[in-house]
Amino acid sequence: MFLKKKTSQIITNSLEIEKLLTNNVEEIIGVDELRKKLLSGRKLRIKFGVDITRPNIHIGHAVGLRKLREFQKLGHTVIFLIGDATTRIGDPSGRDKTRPLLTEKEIQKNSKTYTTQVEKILDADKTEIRRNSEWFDKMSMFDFIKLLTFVTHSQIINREAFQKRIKEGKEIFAHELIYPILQGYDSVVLKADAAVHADQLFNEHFGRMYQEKFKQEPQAIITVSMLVGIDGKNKMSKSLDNYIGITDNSNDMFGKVMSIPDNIILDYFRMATDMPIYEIDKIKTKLESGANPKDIKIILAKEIVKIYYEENEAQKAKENFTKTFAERGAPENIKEIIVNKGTSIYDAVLELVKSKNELRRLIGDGAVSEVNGNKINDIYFKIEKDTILKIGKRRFLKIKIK
RNA sequence: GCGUCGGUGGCAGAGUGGUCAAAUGCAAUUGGCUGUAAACCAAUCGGUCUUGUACCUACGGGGGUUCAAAUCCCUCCCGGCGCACCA
Repeated sequence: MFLKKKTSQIITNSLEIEKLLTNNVEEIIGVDELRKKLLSGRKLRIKFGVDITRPNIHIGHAVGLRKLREFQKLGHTVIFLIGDATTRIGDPSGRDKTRPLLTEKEIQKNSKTYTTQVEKILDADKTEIRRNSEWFDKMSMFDFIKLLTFVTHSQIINREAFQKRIKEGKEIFAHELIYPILQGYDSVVLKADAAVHADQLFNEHFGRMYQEKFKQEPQAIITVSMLVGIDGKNKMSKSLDNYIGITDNSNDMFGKVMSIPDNIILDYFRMATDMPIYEIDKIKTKLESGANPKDIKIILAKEIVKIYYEENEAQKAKENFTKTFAERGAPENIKEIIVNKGTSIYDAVLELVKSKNELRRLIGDGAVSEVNGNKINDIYFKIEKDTILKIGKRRFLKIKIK
């Protein structure tokens, strides 16, 4: 008699596994154990925790998400952990300031937008979405204190961010100290085989430690590469405003990619697109042999937009970009207003500028022109006919006479 | 509670009675150069208009001294650090 066993296929192709373990990976703690597990054919549980302080995911986060997607392609389960309980505390990682506490409402709102965004990348059938309030809300004081007994003071304050603050005489609040403990315990509850992260090494180490205390095999810790922001200097982050959000519209996304400095083009190909390595190598050769980086960036921008939007959307974004910037024309879909004949430019354009003073300055700078090329130097300019006004490179307004 | 230091523009951080709408750096905006960039150079970067060494608003809040206050005084609020009280 045959038992029809319903197991989803686990792929154990060692070539694929090595790719998984190396592409865009900085470091893996426990790599040998992880490799064994991957080869064993068992379905693994890969944890990925997010703090939901910021409601938007950017393509830097997506490096981790796309690594998770690779695990899913091999048949493994991703546990997308929304840290709604821990978000109330705020992760001190890489922070030299205490985070502001979020309200319950903000957390709820943010966690909702997260799940829809994540679905853009992950395979929903192989994703478990969990919240750590599930267990932390129910945890008794007694159990919590028990968790605390596993770690010492020095284990906690050892972390760089805290040491830095101590040195600088800055405050450390008690609630910040317990953050790694909670995050560590998440791994126990979720029985994680591995955790993917970008800047949570310290916290994930607590996961390993707690799993051992609870007689589990410690999770592997996969540190994915950190994507540099579009300023080319700092890591991509919302607070530095150097990010490309995965919900940015296709035109913005395209334009932001185009604005990155040349020296990070290849990093973006490797970390933010699905392009195979041998293709990226070809691009590298092209760049080295003097291809115009602008053209390469156009390829890059299209590749990135393609991940989050339909292919033709990427093409449209490209055309829009060329029209607006390369040919200095007006993009499609710009705001339109209807005014009386003879309306002064002040009243017409007010919504594009912060104040009339600003507009005066801009006119003085020669920043304001009609799209047909006529530069406006007169601050008392009156609108006499239908036109399209342009301020700087990216502010446009279509004006119609009533 | 006591002591002490502090609260300045998006951020960091000067300024201790007039020359302060407030140095400097970062960020931002605009122009130039370009490849759309980056880098670089230059200008701008509270508001209003009649563009004037004009007026209004602004250096945690309120009050005061003064011809004149970010700057001095009083008071309140907030924060750090140290010490202690209570327990």
